[in-house]
Amino acid sequence: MAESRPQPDHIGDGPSDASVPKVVVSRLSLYLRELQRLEAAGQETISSGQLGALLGFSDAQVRKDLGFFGQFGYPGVGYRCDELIRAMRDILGTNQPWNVAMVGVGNLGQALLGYRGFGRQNFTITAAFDADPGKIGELVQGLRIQPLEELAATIRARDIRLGMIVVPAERAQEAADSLVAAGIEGIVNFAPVTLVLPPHVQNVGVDLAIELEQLSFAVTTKLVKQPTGAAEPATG
Amino acid sequence: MAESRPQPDHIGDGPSDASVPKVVVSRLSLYLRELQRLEAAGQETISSGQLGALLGFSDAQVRKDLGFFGQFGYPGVGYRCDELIRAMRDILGTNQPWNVAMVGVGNLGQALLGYRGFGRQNFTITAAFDADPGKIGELVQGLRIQPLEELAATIRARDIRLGMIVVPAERAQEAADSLVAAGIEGIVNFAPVTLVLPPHVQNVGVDLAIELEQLSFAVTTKLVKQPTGAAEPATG
DNA sequence: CGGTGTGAAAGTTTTCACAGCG
DNA sequence: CGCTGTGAAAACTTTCACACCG
Repeated sequence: MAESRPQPDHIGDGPSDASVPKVVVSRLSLYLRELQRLEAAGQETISSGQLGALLGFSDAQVRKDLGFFGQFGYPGVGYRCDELIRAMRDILGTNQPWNVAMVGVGNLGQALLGYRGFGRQNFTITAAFDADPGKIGELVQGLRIQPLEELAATIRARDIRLGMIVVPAERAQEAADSLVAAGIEGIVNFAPVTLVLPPHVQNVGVDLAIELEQLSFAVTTKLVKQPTGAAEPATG
Repeated sequence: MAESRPQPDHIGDGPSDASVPKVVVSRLSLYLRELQRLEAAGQETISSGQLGALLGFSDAQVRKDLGFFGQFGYPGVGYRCDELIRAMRDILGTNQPWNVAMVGVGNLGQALLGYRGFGRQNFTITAAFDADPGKIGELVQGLRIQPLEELAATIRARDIRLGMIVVPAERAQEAADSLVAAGIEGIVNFAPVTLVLPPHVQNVGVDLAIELEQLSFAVTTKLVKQPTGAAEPATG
């Protein structure tokens, strides 16, 4: 649901309609990333064809994707970068700040705590938990590592709705269970296991070895075949 | 300097023939992960229905996916875990060892160097490069950090075919260009930018902020159209 | 029986192509 | 003009349903 700007009803509210294919939403994130780069570079407008070409999509695909959420363009001109960025962030929900809890503060967890990219999209890791008593109280990136016993109370107190699981595979399900019990609404899971979650909890998995596996397949199996026109994005 | 747009959607061919949809290959990795867990737990056989249920897919989907690559099952019995694991690894290419080069050894790079999950799937990070002169020669996880000047020679000398880009966004394209010039065949890119690569170089992007963005959308909009209907998949 | 493998049907996503607008 | 927005067609993916097998 895009937000209407001032203006004549040009931008904004569209078919706040039925369900949107997941793949469309993933492309939205890519459009947004590209738009932010373009705007930082001083570009004011962009056409669907130009935006698509940057990512390997067709112009029609870009327009159709945006069409799920409303009308954002100006015929003969294209889209205004600033307006489209704002609309995309409204749709994706990142015009609002999000607090995130991290469970597991090992090497990877610590690296993620220091990752600047989250903040730029309005995500802040506001709490970090670990089972290792030796780590409790330690400061990482200015954040105090808390014991798991404090997880539920902290998540509720700090209005945390999203969680990241960065524990070893064997402990991922119990970490997920704790987060769910604390009322979390979505989880990014870096452990290489499939979590069992209630249907109201959203979940995105990131398996680092699987990313390499997919490459291994693609490299071994010379990929060919292609209908017409453009191609595919860079983000898997 | 690389040229060319991003890439197509279909991937090469299987043992039989015909091009395989990318989404099928990504499910293959999930099947393999599940099978390895089951085998470690002592399970000898599994049916398509059981395997699918563990991942939130239908039995038919599992059978169709496997059907792209051959016949692996026994009517009335299911699949033998050990045989199917071996077949999946043959298909994905992970029965062979892969050497991987890492470019950028910051916080995230160091964490990835220590990640045990790669080795289990036969990937070894055999070289690590960084632009920071202060880091050169430093040992991380037993690996000596090398200057970028040594990248091409090292990649050729050590039979490295895959690369991981873990540098800041501004330097990702030049890192990619160096890897391409050195003859790399595939890249996993952790920088939040779209790389421009020649079409013969495979590419998988992992944008950590985008994973959270996708969750943010899913949490605020409960209206995402899911391909398969059952439990809960995992990998995003 | 329980379960695979597979055409054919159903459903979904992408591409095409063109009216309409500034 | 150049470009959007959008039905309609094409292409692709998933589900169904059933022959067949041990």
